Amino acid sequence: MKPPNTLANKSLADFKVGVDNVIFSVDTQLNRLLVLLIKRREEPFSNYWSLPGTLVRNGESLETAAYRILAEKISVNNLYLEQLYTFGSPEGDSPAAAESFGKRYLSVSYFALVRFEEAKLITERDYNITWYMIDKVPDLAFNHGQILAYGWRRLRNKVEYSPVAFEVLPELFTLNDLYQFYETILGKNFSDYSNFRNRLLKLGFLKDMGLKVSRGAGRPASLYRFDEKAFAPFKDQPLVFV
Amino acid sequence: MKPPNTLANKSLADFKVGVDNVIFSVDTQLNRLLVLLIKRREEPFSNYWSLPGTLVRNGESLETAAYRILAEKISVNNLYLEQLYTFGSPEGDSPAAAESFGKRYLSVSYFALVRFEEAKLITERDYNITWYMIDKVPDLAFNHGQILAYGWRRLRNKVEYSPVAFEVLPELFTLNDLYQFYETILGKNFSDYSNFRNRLLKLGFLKDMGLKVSRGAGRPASLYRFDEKAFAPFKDQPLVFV
DNA sequence: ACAAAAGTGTTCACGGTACACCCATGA
DNA sequence: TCATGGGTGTACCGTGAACACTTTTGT
Repeated sequence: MKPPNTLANKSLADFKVGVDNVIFSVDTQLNRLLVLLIKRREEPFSNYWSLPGTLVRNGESLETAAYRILAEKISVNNLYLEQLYTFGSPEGDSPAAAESFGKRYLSVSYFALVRFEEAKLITERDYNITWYMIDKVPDLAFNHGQILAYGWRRLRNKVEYSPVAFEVLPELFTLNDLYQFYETILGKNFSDYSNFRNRLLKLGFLKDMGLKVSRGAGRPASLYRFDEKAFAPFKDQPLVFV
Repeated sequence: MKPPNTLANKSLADFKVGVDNVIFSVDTQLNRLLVLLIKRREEPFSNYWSLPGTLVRNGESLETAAYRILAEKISVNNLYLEQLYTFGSPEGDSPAAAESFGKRYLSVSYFALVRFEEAKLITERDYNITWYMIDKVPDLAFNHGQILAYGWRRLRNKVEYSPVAFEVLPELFTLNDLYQFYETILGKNFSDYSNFRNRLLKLGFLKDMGLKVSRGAGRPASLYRFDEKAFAPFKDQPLVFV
């Protein structure tokens, strides 16, 4: 990043910076991977669905803006958030770009995973807001389809070698809960269930709490907790899960 | 990315956008991993070393700006380039930020790998420019130390599961060249040499050209070519190399 | 003939895969 | 007592790690 060069400044572009979030959640009951979409009520792309986004305000960092979007749309306590990618074609993709001469828009996208069960949607006037099943998402406004695809890929990768799952699962969970979680993100039969069990238990960062929970018929399941300290050696090591 | 909302625009931040490049190259002769640094001659951080960067101009995309930096500093034909991360703390990290009231700077960083042998440095008036050995890099201007660390991590990851090496190695290379390349990036003894050979050859995307090259004493080595088509099945598959 | 570098082969142990099987509970 | 889901055990195969060995050149 260079300091302003007063001589050459004339040709430099001025930007407004937008932040767009790809917010995922996993409905473990119905085995559904969901993404949060908002129906636009303004031109351009009026009546199209879009990713929740905002423009960055004075005194606000990118990440703060990303959290603000979240807070404005849903209320959650448990979440994971990271930066995805920055899109910035010259003279934006929107027809409105022409009228705002010399103003460019740049979009920094973030990827978030939230706990579905506790996420309450905040409905605003003029906005429709919904969890969309990932495989039912329609054409989106702007380049949001591209961003979503990118975020989805990142989610799948992330889940394989990082313990994001535990940021979003309840404190105590059964091994089956965990398996379901991976299954809905990575697809059915991503791994044999019993091998999944054995591998994870052998790694030793899942602590058996000695509690049982019974869900309808069948033998009751043990509840486990994720032990952050015991996981430490597996940081930066590929393919821990799956 | 939202369209301009004329009512609320007052509180929105205006940005200049900088692009900073982490440009790596591998000196296979001396087994050195190098990064391109530039000595600043202006405040702030005058006389500090920094990553090559620029501010984005009107009508220029982020990626174009990244390529422009490269073209201004070195001349290369073979390179790999991808976006790294976007930094954008409010009211920048530089002392100069205060004087430019209301202007914010945002830095989009790119990561590049170029072929060392063909990269010619373009010396400019007022600038010192050098290839620095990665483990000898001094404190850098702004947050460039952080960006470099980030880029270095990305380089190591990238190299393990993607064929970037072949973007930067000569058309024809020996298996030892390839091994050296990985060794200087991932560290000595990242793998047993003969196992490295066997694994890569078994995968079948290295074609033996039937040519031999002799380098001083010892048995002459076969020259290989990277076969892009034969590599296709290994796309999106983790840990092909190493 | 010897050193140096390229290339081949062999052994061993571990870990993933695919199953079959046992256990505890509700209905 | 049967169905349902939880949990354990085992046999096999592939593959990676370690290392010894052979081949071809320069000097």
